[in-house]
Amino acid sequence: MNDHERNRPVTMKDVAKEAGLAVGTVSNYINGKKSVKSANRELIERAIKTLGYEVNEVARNLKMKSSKTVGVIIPSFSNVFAVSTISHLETIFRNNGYTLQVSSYNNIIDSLDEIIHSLIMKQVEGLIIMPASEIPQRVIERINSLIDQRRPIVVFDSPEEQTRCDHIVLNNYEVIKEATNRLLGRGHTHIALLSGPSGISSSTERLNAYIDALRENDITVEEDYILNTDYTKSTSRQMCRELLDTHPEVTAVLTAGYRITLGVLAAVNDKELSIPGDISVFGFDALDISDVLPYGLTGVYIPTTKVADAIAEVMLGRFVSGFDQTPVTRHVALQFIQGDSIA
Amino acid sequence: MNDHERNRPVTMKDVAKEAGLAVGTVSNYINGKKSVKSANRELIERAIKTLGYEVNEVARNLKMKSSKTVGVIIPSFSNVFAVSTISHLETIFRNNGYTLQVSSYNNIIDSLDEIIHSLIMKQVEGLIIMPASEIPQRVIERINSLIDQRRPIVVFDSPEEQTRCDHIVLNNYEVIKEATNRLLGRGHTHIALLSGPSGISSSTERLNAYIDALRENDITVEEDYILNTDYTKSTSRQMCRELLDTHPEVTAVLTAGYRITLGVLAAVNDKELSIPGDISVFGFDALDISDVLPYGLTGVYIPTTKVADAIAEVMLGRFVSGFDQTPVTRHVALQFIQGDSIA
DNA sequence: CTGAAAGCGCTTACAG
DNA sequence: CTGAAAGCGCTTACAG
Repeated sequence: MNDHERNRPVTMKDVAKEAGLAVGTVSNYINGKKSVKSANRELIERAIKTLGYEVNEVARNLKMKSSKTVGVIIPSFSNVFAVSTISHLETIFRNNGYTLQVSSYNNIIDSLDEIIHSLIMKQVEGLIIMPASEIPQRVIERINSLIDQRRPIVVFDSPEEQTRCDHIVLNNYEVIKEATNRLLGRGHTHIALLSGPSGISSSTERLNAYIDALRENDITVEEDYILNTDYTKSTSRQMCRELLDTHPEVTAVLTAGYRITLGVLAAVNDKELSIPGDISVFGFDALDISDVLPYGLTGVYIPTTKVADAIAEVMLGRFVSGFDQTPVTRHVALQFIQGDSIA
Repeated sequence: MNDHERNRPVTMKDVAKEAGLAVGTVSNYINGKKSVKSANRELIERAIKTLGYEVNEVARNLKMKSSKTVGVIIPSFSNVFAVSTISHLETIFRNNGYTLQVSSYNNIIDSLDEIIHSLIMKQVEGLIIMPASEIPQRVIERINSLIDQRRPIVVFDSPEEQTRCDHIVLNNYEVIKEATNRLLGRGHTHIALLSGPSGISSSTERLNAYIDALRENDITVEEDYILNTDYTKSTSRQMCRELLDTHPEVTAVLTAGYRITLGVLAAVNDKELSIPGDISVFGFDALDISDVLPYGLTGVYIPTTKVADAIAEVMLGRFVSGFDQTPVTRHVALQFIQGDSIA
C-alpha cells in the first residue's frame, strides 16, 4: 500500500478486493440481509479490520432514498425548554433508529425559511419546529408544500390555523386563567403580566386568559400592567423594574417564561423587595432555580418529557402509517407547582 | 403529471427535461460554476419553480466527497456549558459554510465510541468532543486512528497525553489555586471542595490546585472535605448537606460546576444557613443564577464565546492548511467574577 | 456555451 | 450462496 492509497478513504470495493469477493456479497454481509457462507464471512471481517473500513452512510442514504434523520429547529440553544426537549427527543429517536439534525435559528425568525430549506436539502425525513415568534407567511407556505410532499412536520405550541402540519399545544389559556384566579382569590387586584412578544400565539393565549379572568371578576385591565418582553432576562428585568417604579400598587406578577422569571426575580431583588411579603410572583417554566431561592417558586412548568413523547409519537406514527390522515393536534398539560412565592 | 409522478421527489433530471436542456447545464447554472446563456437561465429558473425542485445534498456530498459538516459531541443537552458553546460554534461554522451535527452521549461515556463511529459514517469532516468523564481507551485509539486518516479532532478540557488530536484547555489549576488562596487569605482554614468525578482530568487539576494551595499554607488536607460529585444538583445537594451536618467547622466551599453550585446553594438553604455570614461559597460556571440571589456569587465562569472561538479557529485552520502539523493545544482563561458570597 | 458520459460508494434485483 | 450490473442524484472533465 503506497502513501497515495493510504489517504484515500477505504470503500466497500477495497474490502471486496481484499477478501476476494464481490461488493454485493460484502454489502449482504454488512447488512445481514442475505446469508453469507461462513468462510467468506471471516474473510470479509478480516478485510474490514485490516483496512479499517467504515460504511459510507451518505452513499447508502442516496441509494436507499432514506436518511433516517429528522430535523429539529429551535429558536436558540439558550432556550432551556427547547434544549431540554431535544435531550428527550434524541433518546427516543435514537431508540427508533433515527438521528436528529438540530439547527437553531438564533432567535432570528427571518432565517427560519432558509434553515428549513437547508434541512430539506439534507433529505431529513421529518421536521420538528419549535417557534418562539410568529411564523412568517413564507414559512407557512413552505410548510404546507412540504406537507403536500408527504413530509411529516410537527410544530410546537404555535397553533397556526393556516398550517396543515401536526401540532403539539399547551393549555396556556387554562393555566394562566387559573393562576390569575388564584391571585385574585388571595385578594390581589393589581396584577401585572410579563409575557412574550405580541404576535406569537402562546403570548396571545396567555394575555387573553389574564384579561378574561380579570374581566370575569370585574377588575379593570390596566394597559400599563401588561408588558411584552422579548423573553430575555435583561429586558424583563428592566421592564419589571420600571413597572415597580411607576406602579408601586402592583402586588403580584405573572411571568411567562424561564428568563422572564429570572428577570423579574432580579428586578425584585434590585428594588430590595421581598417575595412574597412585598410582591407575589407566579413563575413559568423555571423550576431549576426554585430551590436555590430562600422560597419555593409557585408556578407552572412545561413537562418536557411529555412534550417530547407527544412529538415523537406523532412523528414516528407518520413514518409507519403514511399521510392519508388529516393534521393531528395533541395537547400537553402544563404542571402546577406549589411554592411560597404567592401571598 | 400523474399521481405517481407527483409523489416522487423532483430531481435535477426532471428540471433538465422540463427546461429542455442537459442535466450538466442545470448543474452548472445552480452552482454558478460555468456561465449559462441567459435564455437558458430563465428556462431553468422557471422549471425549478414550477416543479418545486430542491438540490439533493446527499447526492451532491457523495459526488463531491465533502459533507461540509462537523460533528459535535457533548455529554448531555442538560450541560449548560456545552450547550452555550454550541450556540456560538453554530454561528461561526455556519458563517464559514459548515453545518454542525450535534450528538449527546447522554452522560454515558461508554456510548461515546459508538457515537463517534456513527458520525464518521455520516462523513463529518471534523469532530469536536467535549468529554465530562475519563475517555475510554477504545475511544483514544479510535481518535488516534482518525487523526492518522487526517480527520481533524478537537477535544475540550481533557488534556489526554495519549491522544494526538488538538486540545483546548482551561487554566483550572491556576484558578482553583487562586480561589483557595483567596479564601485562606480571608482567614478560612476549613475549606471544602465539591468537585466532579475523580478520573476526569479537570477534576484532578482542580483537586491538585486545592491541595497544593493548602499545603503551601501549612493547612492540613482533610479527606472528608473533598467530595467527588457526579455533577448533578441532587447529589451535590445531598453530599453538601451531609458535609455541613458532620463538619460544622467548615466555613467555605469551593464548587466545580454549574449544577454543583446549584446543589450547594440548595443545601445551604436547606440548613437555613446564610451566605456569606455562615458560609462562604466560591462558585464555578454559574453566572445565570447569580443575580436572582440575595447576593452576588463570587467565582469563575467558562467564557463560552472564547472557547467556541478557539475551537473553531483550530478546526477551520486544519481545513485550510492540512494536517502536516503536530497537535495543537490552545489555552483559554477562566474569568473571575467578584460577588458577595465570600466573607 | 451545451450535451453525453463517467463515476462518487453504496444496495438490490437478477442470473447462475 | 455469489457475481455482474444497474442505478440512487448529483458534478465535472471532455468534445463539440
